[in-house]
Amino acid sequence: MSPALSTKPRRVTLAEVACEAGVSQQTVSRVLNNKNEISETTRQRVLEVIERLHFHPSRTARGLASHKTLGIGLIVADITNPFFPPIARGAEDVARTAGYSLLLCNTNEDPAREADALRTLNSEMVDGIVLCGSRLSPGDVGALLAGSPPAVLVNRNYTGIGVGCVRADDAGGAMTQVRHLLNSGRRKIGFLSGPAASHSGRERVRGCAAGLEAAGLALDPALAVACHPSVDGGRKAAAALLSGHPDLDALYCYNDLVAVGALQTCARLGRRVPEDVAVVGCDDILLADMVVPALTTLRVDKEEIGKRAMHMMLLHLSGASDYERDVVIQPELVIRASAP
Amino acid sequence: MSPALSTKPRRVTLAEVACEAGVSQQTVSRVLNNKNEISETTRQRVLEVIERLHFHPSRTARGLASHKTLGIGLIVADITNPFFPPIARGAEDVARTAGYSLLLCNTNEDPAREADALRTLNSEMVDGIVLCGSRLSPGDVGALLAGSPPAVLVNRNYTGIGVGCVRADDAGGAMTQVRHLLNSGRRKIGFLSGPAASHSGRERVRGCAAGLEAAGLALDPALAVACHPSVDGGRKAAAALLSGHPDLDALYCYNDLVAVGALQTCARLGRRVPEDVAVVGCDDILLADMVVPALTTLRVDKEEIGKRAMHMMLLHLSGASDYERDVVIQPELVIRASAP
DNA sequence: CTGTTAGCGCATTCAA
DNA sequence: TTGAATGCGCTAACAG
Repeated sequence: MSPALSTKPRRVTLAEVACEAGVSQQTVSRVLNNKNEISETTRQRVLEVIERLHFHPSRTARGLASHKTLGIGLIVADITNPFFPPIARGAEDVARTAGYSLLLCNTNEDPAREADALRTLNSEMVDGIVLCGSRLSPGDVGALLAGSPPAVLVNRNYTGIGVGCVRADDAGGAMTQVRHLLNSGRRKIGFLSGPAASHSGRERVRGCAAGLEAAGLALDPALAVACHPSVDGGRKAAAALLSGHPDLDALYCYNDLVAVGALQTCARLGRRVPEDVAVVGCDDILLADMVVPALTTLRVDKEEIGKRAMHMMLLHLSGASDYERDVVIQPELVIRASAP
Repeated sequence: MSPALSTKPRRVTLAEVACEAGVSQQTVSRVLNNKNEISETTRQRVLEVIERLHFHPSRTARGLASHKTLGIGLIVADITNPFFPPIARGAEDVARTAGYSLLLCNTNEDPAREADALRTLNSEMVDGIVLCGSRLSPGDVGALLAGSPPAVLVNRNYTGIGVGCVRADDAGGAMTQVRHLLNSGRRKIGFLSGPAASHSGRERVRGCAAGLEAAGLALDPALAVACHPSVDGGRKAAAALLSGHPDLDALYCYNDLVAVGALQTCARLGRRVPEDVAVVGCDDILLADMVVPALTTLRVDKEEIGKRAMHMMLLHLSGASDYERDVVIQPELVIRASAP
């Protein structure tokens, strides 16, 4: 006996099942794929053999023969950003129900890595792509998506790129928030606008500008600073903004992480929130309700976004073509202590 | 011209590249796989054609021919639990660097779904599995892993199941925390011990018991209640515990989410933290430092766990066998206001 | 309803 | 250093 040479128990193949059941491979294949053109008795017999031999069809072989992988790629800017896990969860739920698996790609907010991820997924590994929080220009996305599997874009406006988009109404939401700030008497608002490359960031700034305009005001570009979408990014941007413009009485933040950073900077600088400075965030992550003061923010149903995006992808893959290609999820203003 | 019948640009194959370059398929394959048994001139010629034809090898075909998928499955209990995203990020980083993709499976804390995920990944879709936060019994895991791709278990003790384990020192960490509570004068500690099926939960309770014993005390089972590893789970468990035992002067919590729930319940019941009740959490998620009072907790390097687990997986896949099979990450006590 | 014949696009033998 | 043959495990297209 050779020691520990555990002969890897070779995989059971469809051919063996067919042989054992006394039918053709095709018949086994039909059972596997739930084709109804088969008699109940043979079906049962085949199923019995499949069970007995512990047969699992190889997805790889199926993929090669059918040109489907049953995999869908999910590209996110950063899975440790609380905005994305619910999206991933929603997307995975829907995908799994339909028999698809989710391939996760993290880009770490790096456009180059995002491009890489897109290219990797292009190697016929997936049937479709859900691209979240892209940091690439529409042009680059379009180019990278040419000849790639179909893609649904999350948080982009639909411009004919990909098979469709699912997004929160960023501009509308931001407008609502600015209106709220103005209604509560704020007049000089600073904007921590997030990654310059973020489409939703730009949309939000656009919404803010529209909100100001509606009140006869204008957005001063000097009061808008880009930042990394993290607590630390918020800390730094708030510090820069408040030191340059001590008379700001409100801070609009790209997301809740940034807003938390802004809160911390306000505390450090001795600015009371909301008395001196009101702070609003976006997304309504778990954290938003637990910091002090609790954040006024925009509640976005992130899991729903993930579900809708995946659902659109599956619709497309199933050959449908009469679906809504620009799904917009309406966020909801949640008023808490940071901006009452 | 038929309208919009966009002839799907058929994939370029290795055969075409070979033909175009005037070499055999084998030669192209060699270039693709960086075999060095090839002349520099042919290599360049082939590379040029690959470039020109935008050739991407099909992973599916490669997989079928080579019995490798270059995919690794990551099973997590809940990606929206802040404990897991850093693990996923670390694991994905390491995997991608080695050319592997990550297949994400969410089990939603459901053992049945976990078993399903394991079976799905068994369909030769992945070369390996990283199983995090399992809610299955060791026996079930062992059974499901039999005949499946190799697996690394995260947060389990190594018992010969799978190719190895990576885990935080749960028992040791819990002991440290209990010692800290005792040192600060606490004598009656309640335990919110997390999911009954969680291995790390049981380990932590074990560590707590050991910590008490070292001080000549015993863990009263009536003071340990299981709970869902979420804020809401913590709220409920704390309410149950505090109402039944009003004299508790400390709460040990399974993780930081549970601890936050406990804080909320304390606030609701008018128990001051830490004056009346000290609260300690575990994991040191972002939230821990931002709630009021800030949580005393155990810092666990989650990204490192993900990296180490994936690294072990890759080592195994590369044929190595002389690696450490039971990697233990030491957590660090972080003392904050909730239990000074 | 069932079987037969062909591949899917590559890597893995060999042999030259 | 290169090439030819063979097959991975399954589905597709056609027969019967």
